[in-house]
Amino acid sequence: MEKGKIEQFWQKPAQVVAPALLGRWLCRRGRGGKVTRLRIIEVEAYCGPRDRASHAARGMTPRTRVMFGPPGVWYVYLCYGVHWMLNLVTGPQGYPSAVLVRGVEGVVGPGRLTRRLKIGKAFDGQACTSGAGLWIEGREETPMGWRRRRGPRIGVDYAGKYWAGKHYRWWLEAE
DNA sequence: TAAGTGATCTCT
DNA sequence: GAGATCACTTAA
Repeated sequence: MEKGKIEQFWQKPAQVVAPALLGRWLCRRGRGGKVTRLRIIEVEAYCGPRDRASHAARGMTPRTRVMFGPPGVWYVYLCYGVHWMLNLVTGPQGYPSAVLVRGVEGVVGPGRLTRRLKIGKAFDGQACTSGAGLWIEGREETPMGWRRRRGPRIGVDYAGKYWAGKHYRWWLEAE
């Protein structure tokens, strides 16, 4: 992703950015500068302070601070004391929203994904750039042999019928 | 199906 | 400080 572009796709609302991430490459620079590129195949959108499924629904806290900041930044937090969750903060600027990266090709599950790519707290608040060692490349795409799906988010029943029922999860399914 | 796990948040 | 909660995974 080029730096300095006037308009980055992640400046749009989370529910626009999320499906636009499908098919792009999640890139991680490992030890020795070796880069791993994995295609993003599952995402969820968390949309603003009114979204009761979002951490931002209860206002800004030390943990959720980066969600309230500029887009194009990683929001990483620990879930259930074990699993790191990887999110990309989206726009509009200052509007707390993010996209959870739930799966890439070959690694399904948000906790497995971060474990595989060695992603932890260190990336929280870091920009999504190659310089940071974790970034996104490529274009939105539905590759041959895959089809696009959409449905409700996972694990957010506590958010109430309205928000839990929102179809804010998008994924690619092998045909 | 349920336990593990520990940071985070909401009460005292 | 204590207690509840939690955007999950694994083993059974």
